[in-house]
Parts: sequence; structure tokens; C-alpha cells
Amino acid sequence: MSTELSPQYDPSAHEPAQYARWLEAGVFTANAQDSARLGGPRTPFTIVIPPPNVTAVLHMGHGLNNTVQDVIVRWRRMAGDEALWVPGTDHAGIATQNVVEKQLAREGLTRFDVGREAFVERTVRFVEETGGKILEQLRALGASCDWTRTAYTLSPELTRAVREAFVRLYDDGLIYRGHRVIHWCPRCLTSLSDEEAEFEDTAGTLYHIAYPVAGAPDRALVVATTRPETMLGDVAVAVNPDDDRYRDLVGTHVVLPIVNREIPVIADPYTDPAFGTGVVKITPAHDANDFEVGVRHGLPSPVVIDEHAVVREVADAEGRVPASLRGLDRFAARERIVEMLRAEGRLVKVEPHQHAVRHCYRCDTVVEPRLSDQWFVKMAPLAAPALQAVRDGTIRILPERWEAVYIHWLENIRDWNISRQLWWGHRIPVWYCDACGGAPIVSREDVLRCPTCGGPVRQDEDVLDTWFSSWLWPLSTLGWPNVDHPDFRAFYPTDVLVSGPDILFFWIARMIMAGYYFVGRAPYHTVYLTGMVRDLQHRKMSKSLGNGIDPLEVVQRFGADALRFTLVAGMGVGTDVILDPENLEQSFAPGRNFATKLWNIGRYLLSNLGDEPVPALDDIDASRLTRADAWILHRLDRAIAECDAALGPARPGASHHWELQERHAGLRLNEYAETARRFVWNELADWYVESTKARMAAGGPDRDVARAVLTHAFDGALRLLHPVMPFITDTLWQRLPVPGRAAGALLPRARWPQARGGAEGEPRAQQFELVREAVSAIRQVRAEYSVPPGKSIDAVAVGATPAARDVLREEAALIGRLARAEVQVRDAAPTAAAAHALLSDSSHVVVPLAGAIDVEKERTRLEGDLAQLRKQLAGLEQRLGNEQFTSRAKPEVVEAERRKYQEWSARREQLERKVKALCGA
RNA sequence: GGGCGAAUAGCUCAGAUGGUUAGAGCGCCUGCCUUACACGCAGGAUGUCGGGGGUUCGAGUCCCUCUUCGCCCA
Repeated sequence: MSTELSPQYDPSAHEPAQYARWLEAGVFTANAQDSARLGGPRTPFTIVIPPPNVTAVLHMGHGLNNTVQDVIVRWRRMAGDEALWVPGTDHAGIATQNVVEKQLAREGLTRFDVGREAFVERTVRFVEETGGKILEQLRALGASCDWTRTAYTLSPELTRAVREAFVRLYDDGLIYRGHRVIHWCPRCLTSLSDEEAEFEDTAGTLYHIAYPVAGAPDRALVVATTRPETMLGDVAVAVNPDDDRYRDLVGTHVVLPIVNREIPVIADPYTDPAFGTGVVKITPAHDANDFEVGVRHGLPSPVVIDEHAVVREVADAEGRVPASLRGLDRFAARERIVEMLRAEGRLVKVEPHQHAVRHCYRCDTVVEPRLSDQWFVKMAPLAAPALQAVRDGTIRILPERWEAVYIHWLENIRDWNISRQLWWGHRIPVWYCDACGGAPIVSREDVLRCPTCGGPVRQDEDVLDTWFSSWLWPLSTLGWPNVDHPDFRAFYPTDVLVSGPDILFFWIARMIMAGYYFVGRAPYHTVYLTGMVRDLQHRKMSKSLGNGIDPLEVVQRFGADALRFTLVAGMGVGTDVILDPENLEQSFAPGRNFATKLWNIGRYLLSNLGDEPVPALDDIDASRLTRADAWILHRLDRAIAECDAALGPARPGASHHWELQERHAGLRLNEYAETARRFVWNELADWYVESTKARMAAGGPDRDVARAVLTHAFDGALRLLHPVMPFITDTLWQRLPVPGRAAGALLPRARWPQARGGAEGEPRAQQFELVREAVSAIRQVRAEYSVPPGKSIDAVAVGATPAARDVLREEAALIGRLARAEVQVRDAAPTAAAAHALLSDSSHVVVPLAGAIDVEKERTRLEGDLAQLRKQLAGLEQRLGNEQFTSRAKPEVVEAERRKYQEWSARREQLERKVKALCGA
């Protein structure tokens, strides 16, 4: 099937068709029955995708993350595992609701205008129409997901899992309803978890406000605050109990300015004497810490800011908010209050203050602490096994440094607010009977009537945090809570989770907790955290900055393989990938250039291997292999071993724990990609293919040997590269006349290459290095003396040993071909003026360029080399002469240094002789 | 304020458990359209491995310190 291939690789002409072929053949579909856990023949290997938002469109972050997953899963699939990559999407409560609300806003409506039911219906429709597009886009990247198992957090199956989890946690006493100050987004009108309220460093202002002591108008306590607008809700001022400055005032009262109420001075260790003035105002309804203080001291909690962050008297605040402030937005109120304080003479000092302010992670609005009733998950009991798992090596996190971050977070974990005041999501499975007024009814099934009185019930208005469904993802996508589900039995626990450090707490840590809590087992043994894609200024790519790169545009222009290779090759474990959005051509050059190179190697081979069957390498007697053959086969073995070492081990050993030496090994995808690239380009193409051209042209039995080795080596290369460049490799592989391949075989299911082993070819492989050195030496001379590329020159090769002489003699024709020279092998160098090059074994090549040799230049060059060599020898000599070194360094190191010394000494003698000869010439 | 990380060629980065003449890609310079490939071929230049100190026979690699830049957490 050696049809003509276009000179330039055109990915768009091959990629979609190739993907369709894979889908049609079902190569990505995993079979539970084949999993060893169900008695099947294959070890299961599972990855669950970090579910993108159902309304998301593909960006470079997805491109990176999913490429990594695909490389890993394709590698394992070829390595013989029953590989499953579960795809799916996340309903993304706040994000999706925001999108639909924006649509409504364009129609001049709010969700409250259309009502809950209609709003949810509309959102469902919106998701049906436009949602899940990102999964289509993943196919353009080549993602080998098992699309028959595509999951969605809001599907009936996954909803069942969510309810099961909620009810179980509730029954176990780990879910409770709490009345406290939580993070509130006044734009999204919902509460947020600690993780969703992100810190942003902000240049703020610290206001020092004097609160006069009641009954002693000449004395005042000065409080420092960044949020003066909350003072309307102050119920006390607090000092540290050990702070001598204020000890006498504890128990007295101060007058709250503007409001003109007396509030107590209390002592509480929460107050940091070193911060500001050492006096803090206590506003229980508008600050989480103050709330705790309020509880400790039995203080009231007047609410003076409403859910829209507008100042007014909301609860227990009668008379606290002056009419002039009512209805003002919090920031407007802040300004007004500062003015009023200034007018009253209460503003002591205003200073700039750098601090971190929480913002909504979805809309970036400044979060408003708000007192409300929410559902919480008690986290400490869940955290314990998750903490243990990373500590004892059941789970590893790559790069290693994130393990410390993870542990720190879990050690200081706080309860998780899981209720959201949204309409889009899993409604909390709790019902109330107003007639009975009793305990909430928590149920897996919908509750229609009160089980006690038979009267009507109403369901809790809130929905669950989206992460409450995603933390179940590895469980729920595999069939849990049905633990007898074949997928669950075959594929849980999964293996590797690939994600970004930004959702380590949001998602990854919680999944681990869920795994332990609900089924008693970690969901995966490896967490692989990728870096971020950034622009040249190292800024995150974002829509608002306009510095994003559309992966689909890259695929369109350069191909998915180019995109994938560029990302993988340019990415250390956990390091960021820097790309220039202004210059895609250059950014993706590494992948594109390599894809083209690969294509051209394929073109050459396919048009030169001929139509007669290629013999299998195993059918070729080893004695017929040339040095070049032995060399490339050896290099392939090396490349395979290095790729394996870079990628594996795929899973921990029999102990199911990561042993120390393996704990941070593997998944070095960049090393894998670079190794494969080097083999293909710098070894196979640059040397081996070139070396075979004469043999291929000559015909005869040796041509068949070359054909067999070429086919074998390229086949190995395509297999090695398939995980990172799936499209072009299979496209070429389909056309390559691989001996013994079954009809209809596809590369994604082909066997991962294995080293042929056997040391018998190694000496001959080693001898080929002499050939390469001789060729390079002659080329160097040619360049040095500007010999026209087309012109053949004479060269004399002198072997340093009888063995080297034999090699040079037997390979003289090949050396000559590769260097465009007539090579003669002699026992001694000619004495006439010539260019000299010394090879590493002290063999040398002499090029007598009649009349063209600049003796002075030659001598300068050789003397330069000699000086360098002498310097290095001196260093070596010193080291070897140091008794400390020879006695304390490892014997093999000393031995290596001694060998080096001998080689270099011989080399130096050769050089000295040459220099002397030149001086005489 | 606490913790973590980074600083290696013009740019982006590799450099397990300390021991090679410190590497790659892109860029740069020279010469080539050599019938697979100019997205290429051949040759070449470029690094006091952020500063200082220490441990060691030996440090880009380990320890301390300083500087600069990131990230996470309060």
C-alpha cells in the first residue's frame, strides 16, 4: 500500500479520517471482562478525565492536560493493559447558571422573573444544545477516551451517587446544618466554599477610628479596620487579655461612632496586640472570626449588609443604620462613613495597607462575609485517611513538592460548605414538613408526603456545590454506588489522575477523601500535576488578557501531533509551558518540524522499500547484519529502554505502596518525547537511513537485510512515538510493510516495542561509532576549507589498532559515501601537508588537500586542541594523584578516570606528533 | 505574616540518589534547493550554572545566607 504521499505533511488530510477509523474499530473501548480484576487477561489501567465544564470551550490548558492523559493511556494500552480513559463533563453550577442568566439579562429578565422551574428547563435546553462541545473538540486532539462511557455529573446515574453520598454522610453525622458567617458572592447570590473564595492581593486602606470611652470623653480606643462600613454592625471592641495597654478598660464600654451606641470592651485572645492598634472591632454578622468571638462572649449579631451587599437594616439592627446610608452599596457606604467619621473627628489615621481580599472564583466579585444557614460536611474524619495515604506512599503526588502543600491543607482542614443558593445543580435531598416542624427528612428518593403526618413537604431550596458531585467522579463514573457494577469491579481504583495544582484542594484531595470514605480505597495511586500554559511574559492565558491560543487553530494549521509533541517535549514535570500567542509558527515549530521530518522519512521508505515482501528481522541471520545494522538496532533498544525508564513504572509494585526509590520516578513525558525524537531524527534518519542508500540501490541479498532492518527500526520508531503523535504514526504505519502484521491492525492496539536484547551485536554497533567519527571528521575538514559540497576529496584513514584498521578498511566505502570522499586506509599518515583530525580512539583521518592547506591554520587548530587536552589531562592527573580521591571515591569512578587518562594521553601523543610533523612540513 | 518553589546558552527549558569535556529545542553565523525532507542538510559560535559562604577528595547538584521573581496559605 505504498500510495504516493504528498511532499509536505498535511495533517488535516489525515487526522479526522484516522480518528474515525479508530472509533469505528472501537480501539478506545475498554472491556470490563478483560480486566484481571474480573479474571480477564489484562491488567486494568484507568484514568478519569478532569471533567471540563459542560459549557466550556477548549483552551490550551485543556490541550496540555488532555494530551498528557492521552500519552499515558495510549502508552499503557500499547503496553498490554486494559486501558480505560473515562470522559465526561461537569454541570458547573455557578458558571452555567451565570451563562444562562446573562442570556436572560439580554432579554431584560432575571431568573426570578422566569421562576425556578422554567429557568432550570431553559438551562437544560441550553446544555443540550451547546454543552459537551468540548468533548467533540477533544477528539481533534486525538484523545483516546472511551466515549461509550461518557459521563455527566447531572445525569440520573451520577445524581444517584450524589444522593447516596449525601444521605450516607448525613446518617453518619458528617453532614450538618450550620448557622455561621460564610463567603457570599453578592453578584452570584450564593455562598462559596473557602476554596472558591480566592485571595487576591489588594492595595487597600487601613482606617484608624477612635471609639470614645463611655463616661470618659477624653479617652478613646482606636481600632484599625480595612472595612469601616461594617462598623454599623459592631457589638464590641476586643483587646488581647494580655495587653497591658488596655487591661483597665476591659469590662467598660465605648461609644460606637455614627451609631452612637455603647458597646462593651471585651478581652479575647483572637486579638493580635501587634496588629494595628491592638484593638479590633467585633462585627459578628460580617466577619467569620468576629462571629466566633461573638459566640464566645454571647454577643448579638446585627446584620447591616444584605445579600446584594447593600447597606440596610436587615436583622437585629434597629436604629443602627442612619437613613443617609441605607440603600448604599457597600463601597459607597464605606466612603460615606469615612467622610462622616472625619467630620466627627473620629478618623485618627488613614494608611495604605496591602492585604489579601477574597474574590469569587467565578466572577471575581469581592466576597462579602454573610451570616446564614448552610449545609456543611465535617471534614476532619474524612481527612485522616487521605492524609495517611500520601504520608505512607499509597498515593504519590508529582511533582513531589505538592505533597507538602496537600498535607498542610489537610492538617488544617475546615468544614466544607456544600450548599449553594443556586438553581442549577443537584438539589439538596432534604425535605421539611412545616406541619410537624420536626427534623429534616433526608432521603435517597424524592419525598412527596411527610412520613409522620402525611402532610405536604417542601424540599430544601438550595443545590449542592458542584464539587460535591465531582469529588465522587472516580466512583460514580464507574457505577458506584452499585459496587457490583462490572466497571466498578474492573476499573476501580483507577491509576493516575492528571490535573493542575489549582484544583488540588477543590477536587483532588476531596476525591481521595471520598474514595476512602465511601469504598475504603484510594481512587488512584498517582496524582500528576501539570504546569500552566503561559505567554512570554509568563502570564496565564486568559480571555480577558487576550493572550490565549486556540488549540483548534493550532490543530488546523499544524496538526494535533505538532501541538501534542510541542507541549509534551517542552514540559518538565509540573513546569509551565511558555508559548507565544503572537507567533504560533515559532511556538509550535518543534512539533511541526518533527512531524514533517517523520513524514519525509516515511515517504522515503515507502517509495524505496519496494513491493516485494519485507523479511522479518528474526528470519535474518545475525551474521548478515552490517555494523550499521547492528548499530541502529542497538540504538533502538537503547531508545526503548530509555523511553520505558522515562515513562514507568506504571503502578506501584506488589505492596501497593510506592517504595522510596520509585516514588518520584516515571511520567517524565518530556524525556520520553526527546528520546524518541533523538532516535528518529539524529540516529535513524541522519545516520542509518543515509548509510543504507547504497545498499538499497545495489540490490541483491544485502538489500533485503537493509529492508528488514529499516522496516523494523521505523516500525519501532512509530510505535514509540505513537502515544505522543498518534495520527501521523498510524497513518505511516498503515502503509509500512510490517512483516507478519494482521490485516486491519491499528497502531493504537499494536504492541509497545520491546528491546530485542542480546549483547552479541554490541561490539559491531560500537565499531560503527568509528565510522560516524570518521565521517564527521572529514565533513569538518571540508567545511573548514570550504570544499564545494559537490566535490569529492581524497582522505586517508589511519587506524590506531589493528581492529580499528579492519573496521576502517571494511567501511571505507561507506565513510566515503557519507563524507563525499575517496577513502584509503593506510598504516601511517602521509607526511605531506594535510588537514588532520583525530578520532576518539586515536585513529585519525588525514585529508591532503593539495595546495589548499594552510599549514599555519592547521597548526593553530591542532595546538588549540592540544592545549585544551593538556589542561584537562592536568586536571585528571591531579585528581588521580590525590590519595584522598583514589581511596575515597567509588572504585568504578576511579577506574573510569584512569581509563580516560590513558585514552587522553594517547590522544595527546598523537596530537603532539602531528604538530611536530606540521612544523617540519 | 507563614510556607513552598524557581534563578543554567539570546529565548524556553532538561540536567534521579554529588563524579561525562554542562545538554536540547528555538534563535544566531557560514556553506548548500546533494531526486525523503529548505518545516531541510552539513559545519559553527555562545554558559564565572543569580551573589557570597560552607560541607566534601570532588558541588549546577547538598547546607547556610543574600538578591530577584513566582505560587500557595493566613
